[in-house]
Amino acid sequence: MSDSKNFIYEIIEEEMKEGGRCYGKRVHTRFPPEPNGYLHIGHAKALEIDFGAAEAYGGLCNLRMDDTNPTKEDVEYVEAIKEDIKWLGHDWEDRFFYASDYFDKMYEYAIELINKGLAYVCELSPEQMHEMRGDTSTPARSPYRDRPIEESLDLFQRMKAGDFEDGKMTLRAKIDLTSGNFNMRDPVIYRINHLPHHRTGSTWCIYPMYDFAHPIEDALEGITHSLCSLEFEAHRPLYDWVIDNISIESKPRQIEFARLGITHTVMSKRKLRNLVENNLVSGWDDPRMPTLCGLRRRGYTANSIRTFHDRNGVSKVNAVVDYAFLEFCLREELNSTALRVMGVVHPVKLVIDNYPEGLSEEFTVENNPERPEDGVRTVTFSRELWIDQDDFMEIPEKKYFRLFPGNEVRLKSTYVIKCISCEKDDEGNVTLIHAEYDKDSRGGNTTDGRKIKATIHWVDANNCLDAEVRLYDRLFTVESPDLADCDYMDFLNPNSLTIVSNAKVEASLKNTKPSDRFQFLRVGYFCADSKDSAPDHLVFNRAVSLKDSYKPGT
RNA sequence: UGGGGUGUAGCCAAGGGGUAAGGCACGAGACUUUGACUCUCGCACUCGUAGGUUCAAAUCCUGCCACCCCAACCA
Repeated sequence: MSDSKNFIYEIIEEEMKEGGRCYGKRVHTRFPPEPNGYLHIGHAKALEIDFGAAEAYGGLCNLRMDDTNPTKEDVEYVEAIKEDIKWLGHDWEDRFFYASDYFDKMYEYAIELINKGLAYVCELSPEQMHEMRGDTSTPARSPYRDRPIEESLDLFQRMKAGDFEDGKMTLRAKIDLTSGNFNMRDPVIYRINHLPHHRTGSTWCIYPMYDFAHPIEDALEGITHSLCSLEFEAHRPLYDWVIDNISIESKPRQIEFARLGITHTVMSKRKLRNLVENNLVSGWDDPRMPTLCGLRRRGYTANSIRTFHDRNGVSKVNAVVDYAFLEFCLREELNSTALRVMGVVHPVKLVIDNYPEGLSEEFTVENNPERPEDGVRTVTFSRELWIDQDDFMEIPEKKYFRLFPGNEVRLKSTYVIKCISCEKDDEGNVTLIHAEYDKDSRGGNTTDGRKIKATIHWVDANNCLDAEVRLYDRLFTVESPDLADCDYMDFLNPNSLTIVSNAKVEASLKNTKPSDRFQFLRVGYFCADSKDSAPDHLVFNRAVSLKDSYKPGT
């Protein structure tokens, strides 16, 4: 990686210098999810930036649930969000907060604004307010704008007391009815909502709007840098207005960065929820989902997701990163950490005709050639084996150098075998492959020095385990299902999940525990499913396949 | 339309007056008891575009174009 800093870090460093806004202070950020859905890999970018900035400068990062709208939020998400963040390895220590912790203070600040003549109670209905918002050439209006302070004070207190129905009144900031930035045209800062709140119950029936609440939350917590995504850029003047007009000493600064997208998937909560509710996926944690729980179940490591974001960098360009890059980050980590095992996903029987019937030999195989300290294991070998259908071609294509009649290959760590013939069923499917082994090649090397180009994996048909293997592909067939004019659902990949129920894996996998990860030699990285895998029914999810430079027929 | 942003390779992304880093993807080759990994080489005569300033411009200036966000009593 280059040693250049992203633009946010540059700003932070500049402000920490002598004479800077934050000179002598400790960098303090926050991650403020709304508890209304599951975290996805896009959130992980914000997590990386928020917690990352704190870590990089010896600062702190708070976790804060932004629960200012009881209509949308629910406790069920709070624990899931915390779990995902912990899994990624971020630590908020004892600084876990809720926006609702500050409802009392926010109310007081609202009163302060009214008293200063900077806020007023407006009785316009949503429809009327919309009509009177004005357009680019005409200013907004409200007949209640100049109502006496005492009247607003009284009305606001009665709003809080529950005297009015939802939608009857709002508290508005008195800013600028002519601003080209409509966020400044007397924005609503409090609305009435009689729905019970997941934490404060029915204590409140008025709730602060994000634009009013967020700067206060930040200031109250002593946040120095409030990092958020690009769509809040136009809200920054309002953020600053709130900070400047209430009696609070802390002056956080909001800095915006671009969110992250990934090809072949969708990221909005609405679209993701749609997939779940229409049973197009098995749930929020379906291994095809870009949610953190989905990626985790798929077999992604926390580290690979972090690395992915670190290497993508931070900018203000709306980025859609190639899914292949995420896969690369996973492969890179698992290549050095995952134990190798042999698993045959699409089995076909191979018989070594000249191998003694009833004989069983043991061989040792390295667990990970990238990491010798992981040692070796023992596998058994006998006359009948399972090999992958892909490793045999009755009539080989050009440049195919695996098994075909007359050709020799090495069975990983054991013997060199030569294909003699094959048997087929009525439909032409290969049902059995006949081969002979070179008994002098024990371990895999020939005695006469002839080169064996291919090494294939196998499992002992007399000593192996059945397994279910779930092969995943991208959820959508196009790079940007989001951008298309058509319905993104039209691009759902009908083959995003292939279930193989008759896979064969080596006996050493007997004690596999849920979430264990392996490299199935020459095939890919697999993760025992955290929900469905059991000792008597192994289920492996393919997290990502191995790269394959073989191009059929070329 | 008004306001706010952004344009460097197929995708990310450095570089902010001195002659285009790096990664992914892709292609070629070496090595290989994983067609993996690793290694080598290749991959922008040019930075949205048109002008201008300068000995020198991706970098400074001006105009234009394209795309994204906002115009909720959502966050």
